[in-house]
Amino acid sequence: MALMFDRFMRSIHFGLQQKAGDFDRKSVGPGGGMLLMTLADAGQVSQNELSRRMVRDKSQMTRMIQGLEGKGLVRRENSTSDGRVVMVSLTAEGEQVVEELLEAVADVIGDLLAPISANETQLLKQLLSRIV
Amino acid sequence: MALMFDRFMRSIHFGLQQKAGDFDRKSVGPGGGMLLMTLADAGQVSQNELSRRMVRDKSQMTRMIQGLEGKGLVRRENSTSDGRVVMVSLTAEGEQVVEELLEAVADVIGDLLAPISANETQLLKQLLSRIV
DNA sequence: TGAAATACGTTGACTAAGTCCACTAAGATA
DNA sequence: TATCTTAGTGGACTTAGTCAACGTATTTCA
Repeated sequence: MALMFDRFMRSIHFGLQQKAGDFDRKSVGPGGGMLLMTLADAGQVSQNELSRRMVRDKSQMTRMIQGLEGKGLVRRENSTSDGRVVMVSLTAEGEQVVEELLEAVADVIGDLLAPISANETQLLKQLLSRIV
Repeated sequence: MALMFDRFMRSIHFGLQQKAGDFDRKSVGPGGGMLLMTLADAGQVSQNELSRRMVRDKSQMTRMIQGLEGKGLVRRENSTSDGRVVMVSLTAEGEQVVEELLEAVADVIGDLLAPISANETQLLKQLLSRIV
């Protein structure tokens, strides 16, 4: 099971790598890409929440976000209600990058899922969403 | 989809990390663990085949395998039929380590899959195996 | 058959990802 | 108020991943 998941992820990764030149104009890389997609999914969230969602260390989040902020793809704002938290969201440019990224990812995943039917894909998606 | 897969993998990873002290006596780490499990699944295979199965660069395979060989967990043998290929397999000690590892992984995955039923787990496993 | 192309594995050099710990500052607790 | 907890940052380090060059063995096919 772990093997299959790992292989699937690596295949996505690898597939994207192949066509990275086409869309990764900002060279966000795999990590940055995951972060952008998570933001696209979550809207404006705290770093802590991002760290939770992505199951990654908070220090790693700090650095990834700094990188993307430097590229103008995400925005950091202090929470008004809690002086400790920093809210993160996509900039307009980030939205655009993530859009292209999502397309590329959908493409790659589409290829990978070729062996199963559309219904089964739906089923898989649904099972996964209940798990995570 | 990519987000869900990533999150699932990271959760396995993280869960194992927590209990790594209990079973990772040889400190094979996540990468070494994946390799050992792949070998347990595949039997004796060439490095090239390993690299293909794990969707990882061959240079990375070389180094991972060297590490595990140094710990006495895998064995490398020159293929008799093709002078270029190196066949890799688990040693007795490797078998033992992988057994404990598989148990730990099953544990962690069991927890993660709690939200879905046993039937659905079967279904998921079956879908995945058709994909990869 | 012999030269060229291809395939397997190794190595070097580099970048990205992940871990762990200490630290600051802001809230929560009591 | 003193203490505890939580959010984020930074440092130092290990592991993972990428890319290109190389040596050697095997195909290919002119």
